[in-house]
Amino acid sequence: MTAVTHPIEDASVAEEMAEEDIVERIFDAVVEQRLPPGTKLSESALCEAFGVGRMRIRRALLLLSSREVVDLQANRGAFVASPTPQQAREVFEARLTLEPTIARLAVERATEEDLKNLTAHLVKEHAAHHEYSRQEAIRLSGQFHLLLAQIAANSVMLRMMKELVTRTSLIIGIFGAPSVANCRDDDHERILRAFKDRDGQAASDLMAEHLRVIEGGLELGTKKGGAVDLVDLFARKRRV
Amino acid sequence: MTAVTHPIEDASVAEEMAEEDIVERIFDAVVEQRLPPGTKLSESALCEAFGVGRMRIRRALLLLSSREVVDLQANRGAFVASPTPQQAREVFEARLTLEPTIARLAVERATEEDLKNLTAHLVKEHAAHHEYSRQEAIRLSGQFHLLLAQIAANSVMLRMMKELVTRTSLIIGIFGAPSVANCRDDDHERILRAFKDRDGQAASDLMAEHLRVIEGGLELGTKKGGAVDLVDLFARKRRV
DNA sequence: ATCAGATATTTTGTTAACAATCCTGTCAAC
DNA sequence: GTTGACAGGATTGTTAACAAAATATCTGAT
Repeated sequence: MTAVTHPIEDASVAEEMAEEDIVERIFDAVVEQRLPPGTKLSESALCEAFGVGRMRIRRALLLLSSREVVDLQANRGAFVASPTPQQAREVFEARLTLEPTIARLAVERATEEDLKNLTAHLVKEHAAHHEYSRQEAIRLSGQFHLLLAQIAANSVMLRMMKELVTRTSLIIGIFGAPSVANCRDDDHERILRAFKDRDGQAASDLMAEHLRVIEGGLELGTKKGGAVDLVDLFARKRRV
Repeated sequence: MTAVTHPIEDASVAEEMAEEDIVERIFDAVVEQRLPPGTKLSESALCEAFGVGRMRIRRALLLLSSREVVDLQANRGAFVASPTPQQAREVFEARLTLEPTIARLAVERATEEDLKNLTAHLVKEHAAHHEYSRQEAIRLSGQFHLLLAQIAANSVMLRMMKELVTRTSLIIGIFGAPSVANCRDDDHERILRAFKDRDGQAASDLMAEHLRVIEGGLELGTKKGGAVDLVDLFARKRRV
């Protein structure tokens, strides 16, 4: 079907997506691990996917690369980033610096409605886990952390967190042990408990512990995704 | 005069500046307060200034706007950002979240050479203050904080700090009491003392205190720069 | 059959022309 | 004299053609 049949119907197609929305959509796809590290993001494919001109796509890719979610290689194109172990450590160090404070601020500033939203969110998270809908579970896990940043009401740190949560999804995709999920929602529930108790210090401590657990579940010695190290792969026998 | 006289001379002009460099240059100009808030950044002027095509400039402006250093208004152009009091508070809250930890990490990771560089830096800062070379003093003040982030060796947080330091310069330009400088270098020297003592906790505490002093010196009730509120300006008599 | 080199195709990067919007200065009407 | 509309100019936004680079394909020789 053609996109433009009747002018009125254009409203449903949202009259052309802004690059901001495109960035958001790609962020989401990366968070949900539907775009694994190293995936080629060709301009033409994205143009078709989003139904916009090349300029919009190029601007979106530039923004994504400035957030280090996309690797922009000259004359070669754009690829979903493949964080190195070093970058992974840096991302977690940044999160451990930001998020405990964010959690504390969020507790201090949360309204009754915020608490309701958090509770409702955890119900959804729980459901997704039990239904084994992996993508939805992953998405909601990340969303929980963003929800806290939103409640903390600091747009600067919220923006930082969007980048860090997205990159964390890539990191877990590469270095996460297969069995390990993104976040155990038990931890999230404990944090919610701290919110209901209005205990900022507890929220801060729980968040720090939560992040350490996640980082501890990574295997930062081995690299799985991205460019496979063929030397390492064929040097020794398979060990499984 | 024309830019291209002899091909050989092009080498001195650095064979076209990358947008990354342009962003850096504009960042610097904003930090040094040579580009006050609200300044129009017209594409043609920037093309001439940097000797590059319009595309490079537009990409640079997009990156700058994604860091909230430039305000990109549709069909109107790019302007140096004019942070609101709310944004100012958010920037300082983010810095108070990041920088004490950065200071602590920097102390833990500083090599002997880092200590030398820091010492040399403070000498330069001191000199600039005494010579009343305001721009240089401001630039070095900001640079000190970036130096710490560099020593902390976390590229994620370093990038965040570049944005925050730059925006802080805008904030001080708008809300800073005229007499107040960006940073009193006494504070910086105390922090260096903590480095030499290898006292991470002290560095962290001093940094937090330092930032609080700076924020305390702002007048977040009054707006000076950017778009002057004419209604507010002419509604009452001048009160000076 | 495999590999090297050359050609063709695809994809990205750049430039330039075109379209649309906004700002400014002028002129007419009230 | 002030207000409003209008036109000219300037600036930004978009599109499309073009150039350059990289990848893929094909041929031919060992």
